[in-house]
Amino acid sequence: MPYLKREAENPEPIDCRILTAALNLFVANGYHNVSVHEIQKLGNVSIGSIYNHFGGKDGIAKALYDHIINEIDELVDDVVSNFNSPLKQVEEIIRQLFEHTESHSNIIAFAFHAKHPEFLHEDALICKTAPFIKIRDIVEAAMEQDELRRTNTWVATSTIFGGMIRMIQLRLDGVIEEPLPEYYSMLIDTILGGLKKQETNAESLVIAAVS
Amino acid sequence: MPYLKREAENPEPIDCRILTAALNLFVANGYHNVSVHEIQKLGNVSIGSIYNHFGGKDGIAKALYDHIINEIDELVDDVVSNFNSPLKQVEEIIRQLFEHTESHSNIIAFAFHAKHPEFLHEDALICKTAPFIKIRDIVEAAMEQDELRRTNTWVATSTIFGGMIRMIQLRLDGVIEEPLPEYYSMLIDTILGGLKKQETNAESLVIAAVS
DNA sequence: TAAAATAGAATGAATGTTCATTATTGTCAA
DNA sequence: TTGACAATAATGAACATTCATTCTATTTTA
Repeated sequence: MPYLKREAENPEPIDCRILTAALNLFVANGYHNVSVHEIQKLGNVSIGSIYNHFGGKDGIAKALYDHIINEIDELVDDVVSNFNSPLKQVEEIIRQLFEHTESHSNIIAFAFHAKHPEFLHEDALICKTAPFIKIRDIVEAAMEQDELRRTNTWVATSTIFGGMIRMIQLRLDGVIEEPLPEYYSMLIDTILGGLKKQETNAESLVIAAVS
Repeated sequence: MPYLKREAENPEPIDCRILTAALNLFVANGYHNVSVHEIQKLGNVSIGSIYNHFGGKDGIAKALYDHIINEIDELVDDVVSNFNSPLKQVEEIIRQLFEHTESHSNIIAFAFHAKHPEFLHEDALICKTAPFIKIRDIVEAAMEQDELRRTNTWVATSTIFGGMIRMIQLRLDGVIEEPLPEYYSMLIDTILGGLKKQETNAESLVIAAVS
């Protein structure tokens, strides 16, 4: 029955089917444990199409990487244009990434895969990509505008985003069982506590003591 | 000349040669980009020896993993038996891991490889290993003894050790160019600042203000 | 001299890639 | 609207290579 067959056809374009299948398999099993034939089967496409569209297995990975980094870049840009204070920008980026971890876990899992150089080009380090350079700039701006105590940039960004990344990974690994947004404000207090100026708290105490 | 040949022989036992060669190659290129033949060449051993000692490529990885996790476990035990205060224990563990990152970078790189499940068994998550369970226990003890503000255990450990791990990874990736011990006290202040009780600082300010 | 360890050539299964063939889509003259 | 034709895309069987592993012969050790 050609009619039924036609109706049952997947309307999604081929390249999307390939990327989606590859993303799911890569995240589930790891790049090197996934064969092109598996992607072909899951995506309901032919081997040839994969080579027409992406030139090979590494081409798929490269396209996925670019796509996903771009998505995070847009997220950062969006936050920057909607919040003036660098500190608020940091908080909002973390909030949105926590939400993404729940709603688009595979994208986040692929983005925060720590070992991109093992299957992409040698220095495919996420910290060298546009969005993560922007994030460092935001942290530096926060220090310059005295929203955060001044300290070394690596120390500040590692504390803030290292803590965040760790929680994301624990959540993706199923070690943390509750959705991340539940932990959001707790984490913000903890990672920023050592970076915020103490004056605010201390001053109010001083005022209380003096009066 | 058999004499010269004999003298030139590597005196290190075969299994050590295999593990050392494998560790260096795995860290440099990633498990899946290393062939048994490369390990065999670099270690100056035969294929047969590798299979006699470790049963295969995965056996090497498993042995390495066990060995290295055990080494970190001993480091933690050592710190615990030499320091009474949980807070001091946390600080000392970070200090020693920072030093190890400089002196035994490959061991640290293999240990903190985020994707062990991709080449070991399915739940080879480092956070489920003995030393990292002990580390969580130390953090919880610090909170119970009021050395740290009480908060969720995952939030606390992620902040403390997420920040540390991030710096170690940036250092191993060559992004941070100075030896990590230079950053030690800065990082401690920052990651613990939001977890330490504020009383100490605030109280001294109050005293200063009142007097 | 028996047992254990080492050696490395040979094997075969897995898998990334090619390419000749088929199908689809778009274009334009009749 | 139709039909012819060209260009583009899709297909999948066949290929070539890599690589973990096996196995028998040899050497070393006890």
